[in-house]
Amino acid sequence: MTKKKSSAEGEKSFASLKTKGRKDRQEHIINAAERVFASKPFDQVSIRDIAREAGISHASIYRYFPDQQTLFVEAFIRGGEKIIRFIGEMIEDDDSVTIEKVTDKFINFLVEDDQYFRMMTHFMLDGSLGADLIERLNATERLLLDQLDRLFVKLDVRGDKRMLSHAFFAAMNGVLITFRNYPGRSKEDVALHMKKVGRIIARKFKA
Amino acid sequence: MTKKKSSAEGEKSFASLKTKGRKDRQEHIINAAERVFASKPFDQVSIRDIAREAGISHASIYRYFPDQQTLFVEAFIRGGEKIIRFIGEMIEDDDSVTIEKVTDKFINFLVEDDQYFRMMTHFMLDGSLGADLIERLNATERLLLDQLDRLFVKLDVRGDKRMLSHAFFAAMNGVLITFRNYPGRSKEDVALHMKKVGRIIARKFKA
DNA sequence: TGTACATCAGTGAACGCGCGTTCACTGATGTAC
DNA sequence: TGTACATCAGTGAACGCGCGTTCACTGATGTAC
Repeated sequence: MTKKKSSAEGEKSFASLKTKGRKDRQEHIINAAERVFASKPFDQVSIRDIAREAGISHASIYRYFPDQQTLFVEAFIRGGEKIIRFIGEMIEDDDSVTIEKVTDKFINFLVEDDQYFRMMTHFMLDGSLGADLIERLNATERLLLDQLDRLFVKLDVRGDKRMLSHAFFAAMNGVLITFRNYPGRSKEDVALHMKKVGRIIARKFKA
Repeated sequence: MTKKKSSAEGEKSFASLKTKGRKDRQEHIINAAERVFASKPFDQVSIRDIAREAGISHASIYRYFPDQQTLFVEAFIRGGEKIIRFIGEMIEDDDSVTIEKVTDKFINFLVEDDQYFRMMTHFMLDGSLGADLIERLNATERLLLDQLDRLFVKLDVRGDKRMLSHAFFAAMNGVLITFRNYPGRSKEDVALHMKKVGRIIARKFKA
């Protein structure tokens, strides 16, 4: 609990951005939001938290985002893009890539930066999103599925590639959510169990 | 929006239970809670809602449950027991049971009575539960896994049965959560897609 | 059978809290002449 | 270069709300003699 100022580390101060564009200041707020989401459960994050982290008044948030939901979705999409880039690079760069490797990395990523997974599941469960926000979220999901398609093509797995991607993505999400609160285990043990179960499923997706 | 009284349908009035045991009145409240959870998203359900549905003052709830969390967990466990009974009977009664059949029924059940799935994922994500409540939830989960173990034994699938159950259960949960908010689809279309993806995974779990 | 007392389910009102959002205002910056 | 004006980011205070929980009280029922 170090008396705010945490925004100073690695992030330019809000005031110094005044001369820069509106987009930059929006980005500054989204970055602050990402940090807050990393620090506490999704439904405990408030506009006031994010404003504090960004070093501005909570009223100012509304100069940049029409409402809370829009800001939250925007922050999540940043995370989604990270995952997509991450998976994409793995598929592209590693010529000996396997489904097991992707599974391991995918689980690792979402266990480490677990706020993205919490946000994702939140939005998947939330029925109150406006159609435009749902569409934004789904566009991101489709990009991820595209990457998985490429993996199945590269590995020459038999069957409808898009359906395989759906099935694989869903199964991985299931592993992540099902063993999250495995009682009495350390974070490391939980990750190990997830990877073990993930690998069992991954192997079934081979050729 | 039919001016409450919904508790009258099929449920004895709270007053008439006065002479019966404390357990019955507790059960009456849990039943009311289940009905409320069926009617709106998990995090919009309040103690006041449940009291209204049960036909009592919200203060009375606290004569039967120490706090909100305990009541919520108790209500969910009722649902979990239903699923377990349902799956268990299917495995026992149907001699030509297959993994695809179980998948279909499992998905059907949780799409129809979707409050149980919402509650389950809520608890899986919620990190603030007390150790005793987590243990209650996990005891229920283990009973479900036991049923799946029996399925894999009956079907003589190769491999560690418990791990197969873990993997299968996780994958099904993943299908349910991933396609929940499939945009622009009717509930029926969503269920169809879930079953299609579910079957793709199920087939991979054969022998 | 009648009376005094104890128990305890049930309750309306109130407490204290934190939230999302709005409002009226300040003051810095940019622009026109 | 100086002056008047327009724009707009930023803000503290306030609004209105619903929540979980507690409290002091009522009144019905059961028990002892």
